[in-house]
Amino acid sequence: MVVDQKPRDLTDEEIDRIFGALADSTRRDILRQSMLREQSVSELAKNYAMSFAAVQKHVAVLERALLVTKERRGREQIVHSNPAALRRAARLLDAYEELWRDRIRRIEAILDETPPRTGHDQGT
Amino acid sequence: MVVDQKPRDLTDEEIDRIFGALADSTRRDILRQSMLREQSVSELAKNYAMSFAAVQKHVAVLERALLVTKERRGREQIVHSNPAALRRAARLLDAYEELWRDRIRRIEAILDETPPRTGHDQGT
DNA sequence: CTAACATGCAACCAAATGGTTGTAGATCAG
DNA sequence: CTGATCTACAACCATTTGGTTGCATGTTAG
Repeated sequence: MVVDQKPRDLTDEEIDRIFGALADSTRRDILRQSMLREQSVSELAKNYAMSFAAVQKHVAVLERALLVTKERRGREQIVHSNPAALRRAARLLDAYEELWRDRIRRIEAILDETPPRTGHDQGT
Repeated sequence: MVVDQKPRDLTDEEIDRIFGALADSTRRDILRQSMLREQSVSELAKNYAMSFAAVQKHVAVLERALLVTKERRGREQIVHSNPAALRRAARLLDAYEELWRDRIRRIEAILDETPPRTGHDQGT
């Protein structure tokens, strides 16, 4: 099978592009639309009150972030969503949360240390 | 208890701010640092090859995104991470993935329909 | 009190972003 | 072939972003 491959770690630039792409509601909607149904760029463009060129640019941003891919079909360009990239972003956020849980665990560990004595050594 | 409250849905602007804040590696690192240990802005600033004011701005961006909060302690400002906001972002991404799974389910449902006949009508 | 420190904030600048219009090339319908 | 459609891309513009420096203010240490 081709699925279940472990992907290499994302670079900082790749992560920048992913979150940057997600930081715009039009692009999030385009992503949502192409998750629901694969559509051409012009079909997608009909949903938004902006020029075709603007939508084209938004799709390009999503593409550079690897959140979607395009496939030419005749004169149309079909936008495919890439759920794997999205999942990796979600897992990335989970990892940050995990750091926080680590800290809590460390704090609890310190609190659990029954302090045996209050360090009263002799100096020299 | 105060935990386990169901938060209201995030607005588009809030989501913009969250992903926008995450789309910069310095800010992601600041977030990581403050997850590991609560630090003042100037302590955080020492880690980066940029001015204090620049770091201050990055922290402000994280704050506007509700990813961190600041608490004044004497002359210092302590940066607290907010894991809940991060978790909500992660769950948001999961929701997009789920849309895709819905589509797959719909496709499978169609394929499972045993096609009873191969539409061979008479034309005129 | 005074000096050092931590912060807040304004002004400024270059580059990136998000939109526009216009032009041109490919492809499909008739 | 001709016209309509879909896409690509360039040029342009306003706004935002990510950085800087400089200055003012509050706080702590001596």
